[in-house]
Amino acid sequence: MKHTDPIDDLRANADRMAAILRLLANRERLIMLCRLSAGEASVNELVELTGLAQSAVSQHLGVLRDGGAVAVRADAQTRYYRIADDMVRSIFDALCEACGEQSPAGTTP
Amino acid sequence: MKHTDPIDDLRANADRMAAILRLLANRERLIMLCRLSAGEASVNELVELTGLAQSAVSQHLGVLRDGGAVAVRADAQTRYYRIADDMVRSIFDALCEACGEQSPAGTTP
DNA sequence: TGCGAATATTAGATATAACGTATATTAGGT
DNA sequence: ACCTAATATACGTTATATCTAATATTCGCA
Repeated sequence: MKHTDPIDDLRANADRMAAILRLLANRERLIMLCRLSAGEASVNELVELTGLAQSAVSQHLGVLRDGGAVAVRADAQTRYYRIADDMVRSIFDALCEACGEQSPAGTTP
Repeated sequence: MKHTDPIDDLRANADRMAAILRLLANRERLIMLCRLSAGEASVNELVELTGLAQSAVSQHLGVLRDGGAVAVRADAQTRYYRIADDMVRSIFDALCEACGEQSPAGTTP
């Protein structure tokens, strides 16, 4: 077996993490994922939710698909997207938690 | 007091989160933060750790500083950086956990 | 087969990111 | 005052991201 240099190892890990974080590091995609964290949604629903052009949403979904973050299910013309990566899901959850733990100016008594 | 539209609220939250995630969504910065999560480090140490040019490291630190993720302390010519944002720290910790929970092909018996 | 609805893809414009090279700043020592 | 070490900034280049407008695909239906 191969001995991995600890720095190369760190680098490889950081690389994978950075790739996942890039998927999340966008307002519109976060909004979409927020909706998808509650279950499947059609493209149309995401278009209405975000207020973006259909093309833009489709491209964002393409980014998430390419990154393995989401998967699709087709029902006739409609395509239902869902979160398909455990890492993405857990990071997103952690994000939501961290978000909730924030003191919105006046929470600390 | 102001009534905030739930969608605007979501948008605002997503925006802040995306901004933080952008800070983390880079291999070199993740490596630096990994080091900083263990305590202060000088610029020079981060240069050696990452293998980047000094200028590049300084610019990355500038990004993190502008985003409020890190803060500096000066001791003579040397500047010691540290993580200065609780949200960043907790997201990074969550990231490390999620990273550890991964099965590197053969963990599930 | 021809049409409309839902979605994807392509092309092009603009913005932002990341890096290297070169230069500026700032503190300590001689 | 001068020199060096440690760090920051400016600038130019190349790559990547995101959006709009236009076009293509795919499915179900008359």
